[in-house]
Amino acid sequence: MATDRRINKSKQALKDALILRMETSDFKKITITEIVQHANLNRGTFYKHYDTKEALLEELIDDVMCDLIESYRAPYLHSDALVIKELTASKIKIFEHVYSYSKFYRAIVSSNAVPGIQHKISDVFKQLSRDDMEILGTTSNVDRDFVSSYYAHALLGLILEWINSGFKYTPAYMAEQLIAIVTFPGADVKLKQG
Amino acid sequence: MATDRRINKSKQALKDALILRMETSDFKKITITEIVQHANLNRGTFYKHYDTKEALLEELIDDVMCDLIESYRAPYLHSDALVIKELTASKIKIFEHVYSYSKFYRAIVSSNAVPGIQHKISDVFKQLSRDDMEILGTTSNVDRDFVSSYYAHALLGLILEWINSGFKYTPAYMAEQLIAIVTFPGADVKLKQG
DNA sequence: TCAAATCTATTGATTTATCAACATTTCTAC
DNA sequence: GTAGAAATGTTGATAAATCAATAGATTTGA
Repeated sequence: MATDRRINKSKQALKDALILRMETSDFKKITITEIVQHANLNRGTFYKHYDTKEALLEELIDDVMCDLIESYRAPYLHSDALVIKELTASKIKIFEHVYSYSKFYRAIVSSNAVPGIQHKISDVFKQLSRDDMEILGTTSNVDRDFVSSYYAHALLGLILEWINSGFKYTPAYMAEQLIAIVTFPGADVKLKQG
Repeated sequence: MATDRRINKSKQALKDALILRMETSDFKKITITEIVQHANLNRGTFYKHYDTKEALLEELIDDVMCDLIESYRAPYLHSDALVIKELTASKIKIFEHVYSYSKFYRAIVSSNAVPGIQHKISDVFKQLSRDDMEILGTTSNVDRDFVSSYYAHALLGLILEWINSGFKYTPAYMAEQLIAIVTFPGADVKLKQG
């Protein structure tokens, strides 16, 4: 049996309320009273699940990171290997993910509530990138950590730029941009040579 | 103390789920199982509040009608009399109301689940219109029932046309249209004379 | 037509959320 | 600095929602 419905609902309501408040207010200034008011829950319910608002935020971040990983892996869920050339924009779900959590990302990235959040996101990307290479079975002598870190931060950069633009482009457009950058013939090599 | 939060939340979830299902499915074919699944509630919770899905629909309609009445009265909540000339488009909240319940109206009007729903809506308008006349203290010899019925059905007609258009105009535009029609100088008289 | 699947309606033990009250602690304004 | 207000953290009795298991009624498709 999964966790009780009421628990999930209550926790989700608290997380939604936290995101809502973080849109306009600094995390440090948000009170638990505020959160439960917006979540339409009794204060006792908060304390039944969390000790502090920091614990709530931590779990919220975990949730988003899990969904992020799921979205990243979505294109090749039913295939053994990821073939870059066959990767179409429609298959890239990661921008859809960011867009669906746009309020969260906008708040969390601009906030100083979680100092290492960008590092955390890029770490997730890095690990995902490494997993890709395991699947592909790269045999070259290039250090995998360099490659994964390179692509992880590149993707993060693209997303940060998108966030800072106020999400004025569609997820589909962002996916097209990513494809265009990655598949631009010999771009990497030329840069390395020059 | 007001009603328990959980009751309101559960009832609202059931109503939302019903509207959601009515968008694509015929009311008669909707099962209680479907409703509770979409509402993310246990079946027992449904039966704690309602006997049948008809009872749920009935209460949903009541809710919407209450909000409708509130919206209609919003423009002159803090004034003793309604002065047509001062009735600006922005003050007319009724189209905002319909728009906010657009899914409900679209489903309920096109559905045959509630045969008398249009009649019910026009009755609400009629009563509201009558209340207006009480406030205005009309002394003419025109039968109030005629006048109120006239305006009630006129407004309903406007809204039905809007619904059938698939809500392709904004509430503000609809309000402007209503103002334009009502304030068109001598329109009524000329029609009656012709 | 008949069997399988689905839906309905109800049940009781259990878990969860609620409310309101409380004593502390922390802000805030004067 | 201090009084008043607001937030915190905890509590226990109560009410609501949950789950899972029923048995019976309907629907469905082969």
